[in-house]
Amino acid sequence: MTTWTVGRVADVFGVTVRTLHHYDEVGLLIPSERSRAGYRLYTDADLARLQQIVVYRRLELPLDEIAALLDGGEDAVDHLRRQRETVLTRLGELTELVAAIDRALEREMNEQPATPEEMKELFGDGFSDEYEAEAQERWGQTDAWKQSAARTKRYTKADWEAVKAEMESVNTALVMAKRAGLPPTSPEAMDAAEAHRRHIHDRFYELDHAFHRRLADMYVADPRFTKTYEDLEAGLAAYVRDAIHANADRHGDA
Amino acid sequence: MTTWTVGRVADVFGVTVRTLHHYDEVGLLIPSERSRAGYRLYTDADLARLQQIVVYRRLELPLDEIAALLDGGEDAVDHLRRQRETVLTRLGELTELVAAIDRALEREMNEQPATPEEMKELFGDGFSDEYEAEAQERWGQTDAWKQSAARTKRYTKADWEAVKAEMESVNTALVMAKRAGLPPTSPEAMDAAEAHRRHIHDRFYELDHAFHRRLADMYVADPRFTKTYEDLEAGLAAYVRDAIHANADRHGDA
DNA sequence: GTGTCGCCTGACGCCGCGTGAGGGTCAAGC
DNA sequence: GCTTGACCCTCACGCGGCGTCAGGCGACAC
Repeated sequence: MTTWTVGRVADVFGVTVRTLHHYDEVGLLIPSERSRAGYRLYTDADLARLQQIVVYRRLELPLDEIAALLDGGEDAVDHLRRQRETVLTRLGELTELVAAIDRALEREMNEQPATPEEMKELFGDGFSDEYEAEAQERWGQTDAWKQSAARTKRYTKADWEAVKAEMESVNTALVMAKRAGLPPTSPEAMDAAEAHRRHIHDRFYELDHAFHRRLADMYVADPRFTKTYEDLEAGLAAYVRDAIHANADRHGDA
Repeated sequence: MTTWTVGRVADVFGVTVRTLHHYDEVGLLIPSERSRAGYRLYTDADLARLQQIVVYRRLELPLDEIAALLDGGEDAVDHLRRQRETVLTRLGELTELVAAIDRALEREMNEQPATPEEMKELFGDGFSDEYEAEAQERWGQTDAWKQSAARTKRYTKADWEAVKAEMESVNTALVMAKRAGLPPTSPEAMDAAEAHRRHIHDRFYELDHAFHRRLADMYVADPRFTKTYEDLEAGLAAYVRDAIHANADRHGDA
């Protein structure tokens, strides 16, 4: 039977010597033998155990749980099932993470607002002169801003009142759906979300379902925006976001 | 202007008071004001910054890098791209791991109960004599998923044929729906999506609609998966994802 | 003999907080 | 005006999973 020293084991398994020392210290993997000089000597059985440890570590299981799994003498199927559960959970988290990164990337690349003021400026009640210069500076190059600016420039006071009334009726529909206890996936909530989209689409700039999703995420991500909805009704921001996503799903739009 | 105390901020943002103290200590988020009694007072601007921090933290960026991003105005896009790569790599690894576990599980279920040999095969006692040289050479310099590939090569193909046939019929249904110009929200597409789910559910592991959605997202996010579908038909990956979401919607599953 | 590895055992450091201890502050109710 | 209880403060230690020295011994080639 061959035995292996720390360095070789470390190389083969892609861990560091320190890690092996650590596993020895905490009793997770104690090499079966030692040379006369005190060198750790790993047998094949030790390596098989290490292999399992490495697999579990890749799932980011804490070391003591790994020890429990390996020493507990469990049924192999149970063992596998539990392992699979763990991996799937992690997989879900990572998928979420990718989505989050993508959203962040889109924001960055579109040079979308870093600050809440800008968001409020574009979509909110604002549109006051003092903000306009600054906002245009940062938003000037985006299509959405150009369209919005082009259209709203010609709005009369009456138009603005109509816009405001529309916005309020959309919001009311959302609040009512939520208060009625309807889920964001309900037709009522989705219809309200669709009305929300059409309102922006008609009044400000072209807005498809995909971009609507991004707005929805911002409603929750941006505190100022969140506040707007939360002031209307607690929990409304998240509700609106979910309803918008559900509505976009319904329209088969990525 | 309103200001907020630690506790309220913590509640709203879903972090702990200690975390805010920590961010203050390390200079990541120093509240703009203090009350006479020394209470931390967070302004709206502070909250906006915290919001960004929270987002970046979900991407598991270390605090100093977050600080650099927020303060330095460094290239956030590059940063995010790299982050995305990392996560995708890990996603691929875990996906491969799940596949390996599923294969092992299937063998366990369809054939005999667990024997030490089978465990050995899953986790790879790759250090048995005949295999040793080759394995060492490979394992020494390649990453974990190639290890896995090397080992799964030894799995019997007998079990796979039935599964493969099913899988093909599911895929065929999806391709046909798409070629027929039916939207992902059509009954045909959704039925095919449901068949897809049931196939995995019956053959591999329990799979509800919610998790099916996550798989669907992965089909688009993970290039290896995407390729599988794109090879069958251009645009199929996104189509499948949308069909799966539509199907999950139909089943009222969040 | 003498390099140059690789191995050993401490022991401290790092990150991102959790978790007290010990004590001040604030608003409400009596 | 005094108590109560929720909230806030500042230390300061702990943890997981190692990384990273430091100081010294063992193995092997020349």
